[in-house]
Amino acid sequence: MKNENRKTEIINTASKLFKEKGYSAVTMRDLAKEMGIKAASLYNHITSKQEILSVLIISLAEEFTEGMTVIINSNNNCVEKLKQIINLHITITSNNQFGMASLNNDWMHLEATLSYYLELRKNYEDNFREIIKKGISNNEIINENAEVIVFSILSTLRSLYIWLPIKEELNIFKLTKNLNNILLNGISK
Amino acid sequence: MKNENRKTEIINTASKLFKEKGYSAVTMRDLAKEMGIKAASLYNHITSKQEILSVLIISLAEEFTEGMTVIINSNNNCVEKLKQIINLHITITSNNQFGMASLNNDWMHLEATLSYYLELRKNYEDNFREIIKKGISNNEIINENAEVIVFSILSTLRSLYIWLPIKEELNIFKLTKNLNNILLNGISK
DNA sequence: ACACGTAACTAACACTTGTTAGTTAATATA
DNA sequence: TATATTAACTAACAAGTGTTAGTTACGTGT
Repeated sequence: MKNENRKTEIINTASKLFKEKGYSAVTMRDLAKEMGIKAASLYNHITSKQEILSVLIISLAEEFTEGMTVIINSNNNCVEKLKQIINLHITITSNNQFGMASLNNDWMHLEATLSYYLELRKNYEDNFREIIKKGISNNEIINENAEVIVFSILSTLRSLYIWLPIKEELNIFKLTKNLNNILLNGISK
Repeated sequence: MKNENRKTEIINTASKLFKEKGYSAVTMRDLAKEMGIKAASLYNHITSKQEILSVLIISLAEEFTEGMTVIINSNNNCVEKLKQIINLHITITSNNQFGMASLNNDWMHLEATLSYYLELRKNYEDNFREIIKKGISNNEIINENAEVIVFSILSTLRSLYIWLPIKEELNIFKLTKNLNNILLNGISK
């Protein structure tokens, strides 16, 4: 049980299957088949199905947390911070197409690490909300309900994993520019 | 197997459980327990677990399709049509809090009705995209990539089910106004 | 009083689930 | 060359899965 490469391969393969069918619908035999081995052999590398989900989700959640920390500690104004957040989501999602599905849809099946995940998520949303509130009081952002703004932007960013793989003709740079414009300035003329 | 009320109760209870844990993770015994009966008794009212999911998702998808048909056949301009779409999502979601979770997350577990669902969804998205494209050529909407606009707005509207129950202090009327403003005009000053 | 339909029950089915135990062949280390 | 380690295997387990069969109690209309 030493080769961490193999463990990573298993987690990557699992994340692909989890995206297609969800954590609960993917069996260890499905996963093994996809890896070209038998289900029992998986246990030479991982300790449980749970562990796969937990590693997958928590590492992503921590990546978001770290990114947010950098952003809130920067000296940028609020609109600039929002652009950084948009960029953070695009970057992480484009590097973790499959894992993002579990982060969004399978977090409730976490067991030992569920409360830690919820804590990270709450902190992330709180930080996001504070940026918006600051922006409103700064007169950088329109004086709408902050909660609705947070929800609206975060929904779009959280859905990137569904949609990003489809639009490969649009490169990341252009997408970032487009999203910045749409989310910040709206679409109406 | 006559009382349709009881069947509806079962489907409603199931939709609540599906929202919490997803279709695959909810067992017929879970559902029965929630109903206060035994699992086998469910089969006096329904023919299979699949049927529950199918009824739940297809009826919602058809509701969206009907709403969209009314909108595209109206004489309104594109921005007005977009407001109608926003309103459609808010209305259906506030009336089907739980079912919307399955529509978003469990559609891939449909079997016999999967292709029909995919057809409805594709048509809906095509209609949405056409409205945006028309709006761009009309000079009503900014000339950004139409696909990114569709994705951005639809992501927000599709996530309403997660977020709408939390914000009960904000009534539907105010929420509609807020969302119209944010999605159409953006948040930046 | 009667039969009928409804909606619950118990018991059981065949199959699938995650996981463990024990084994084996190949590879790396001494 | 001898020894350990790695990563696969087969076989099996106990629990849980959706579903079916057969039964029972109850209320309604004849």
